[in-house]
Amino acid sequence: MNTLAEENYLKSIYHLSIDAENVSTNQIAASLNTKASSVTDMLKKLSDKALINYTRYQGVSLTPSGEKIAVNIIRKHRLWEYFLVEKLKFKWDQVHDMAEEMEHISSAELIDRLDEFMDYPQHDPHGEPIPDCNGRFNASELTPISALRVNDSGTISGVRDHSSSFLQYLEKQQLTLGKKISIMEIVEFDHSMILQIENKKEIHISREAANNLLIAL
Amino acid sequence: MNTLAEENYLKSIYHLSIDAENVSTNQIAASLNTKASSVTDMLKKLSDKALINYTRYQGVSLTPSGEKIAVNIIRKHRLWEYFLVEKLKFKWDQVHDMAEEMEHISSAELIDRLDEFMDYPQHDPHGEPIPDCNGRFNASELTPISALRVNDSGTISGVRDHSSSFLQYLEKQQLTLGKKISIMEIVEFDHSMILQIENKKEIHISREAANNLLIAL
DNA sequence: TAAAAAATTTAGACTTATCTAAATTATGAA
DNA sequence: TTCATAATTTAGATAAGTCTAAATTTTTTA
Ligand SMILES: [Mn+2]
Ligand SMILES: [Mn+2]
Ligand SMILES: [Mn+2]
Ligand SMILES: [Mn+2]
Repeated sequence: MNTLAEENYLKSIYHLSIDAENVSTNQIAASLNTKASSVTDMLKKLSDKALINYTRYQGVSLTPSGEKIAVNIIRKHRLWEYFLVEKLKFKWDQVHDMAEEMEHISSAELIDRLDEFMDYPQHDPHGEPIPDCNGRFNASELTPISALRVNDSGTISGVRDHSSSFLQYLEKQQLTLGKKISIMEIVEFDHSMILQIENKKEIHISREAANNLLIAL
Repeated sequence: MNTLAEENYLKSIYHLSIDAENVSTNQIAASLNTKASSVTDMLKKLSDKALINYTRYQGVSLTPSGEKIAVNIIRKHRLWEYFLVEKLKFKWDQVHDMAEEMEHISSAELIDRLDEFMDYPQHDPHGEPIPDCNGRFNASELTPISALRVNDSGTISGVRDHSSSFLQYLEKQQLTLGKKISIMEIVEFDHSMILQIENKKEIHISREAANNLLIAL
């Protein structure tokens, strides 16, 4: 149906669309580690296929059919990540790159049966919601820790950065999904934060880390 | 490491090598549904990479490193087929095309954990042996039914043709793996055969079908 | 509001994998 | 052993996806 490159562009545009109405050529180029001129070429092709709305110099958005394809790829990505962690016992920091390959396996029946086999999980190992076979999912209402105030508390429920360096760091600090934390102190100088985990250990995390740790209040 | 096209050529050469020492350009072209000229181009590339032994007009064979890659792809193909049948409850005639895609997922650790998850199966849903993580497997000593004589008997243990039309036909006739059959009669005119399944039902199969049904004596 | 700077697109080239048509080499039947 | 045929390779094109460098458009800044 669509090539691997086309699928990756659609997925990238989808993710970038969360922050902004229209996505720019340079944003896509950065997210796919490619050059702006390559992006322009692909945008023309996707536009011809009616998968994106594109006018020169104005950035792009997904059409309904483009969005449908993107959500389906994300469904596959997250279900395979769940499979790798829950069934094959990989750590949450090991699965993203494998899922980047597996999300392109085309069979819809395969992914629906995988979903059933795992009993319809709602969230992937990084706390992201898994779309159902109709592409529906609850947009998670999570807040970055950096938005909290002293004495606020909540449960760690997601991460924004999926890099294995960040996830391994969280693992080592015991900042894993499901842990309850509260804010003890916010350092004014650099906006770093001191948290208490499950009413026990206190740890100190950078503003950068706090921006990428998501919490349900 | 190697492209998808390269992997498919290596796998094809491996399978064709079972019948003959050297594999011809036309054989490869037929098995991959491509043209002889395309094959020649690829043979040069694989030869440059030292994955095949190739001299113009003389056909090819795999080098040890080419064979290692081919066996690994076959390992992945058969393990994924087993997964699809045993875990996701697909029928044996539905899984081959999906496995053609999945066999190219690159992670070695993924496939080793999948192997462990399924408790190291020895045979795929079509009776083919599954290579272990070192590429070792028992070359199955199966005989096509067409080589049997009247009153011979054995257990159905494999198929040569993996097309879904053949497998669905077998399913309908209850000629599935593990069934015990004996030869009642061989029709001299067209070499078709009358079999008895599990000492009960008698059925009549063509020479063509008999050639593609394998048995352990 | 006119440069300057940044973003984007176009032009032209390259790689991989494929094709058709033509040329070359091998094979086997007379 | 020769020549017709079959098999294989080469030559030249094409499509997808990418790149660099140059041109164009938009945005920002002064
Ligand atoms: Mn991921
Ligand atoms: Mn994830
Ligand atoms: Mn198969
Ligand atoms: Mn098989």
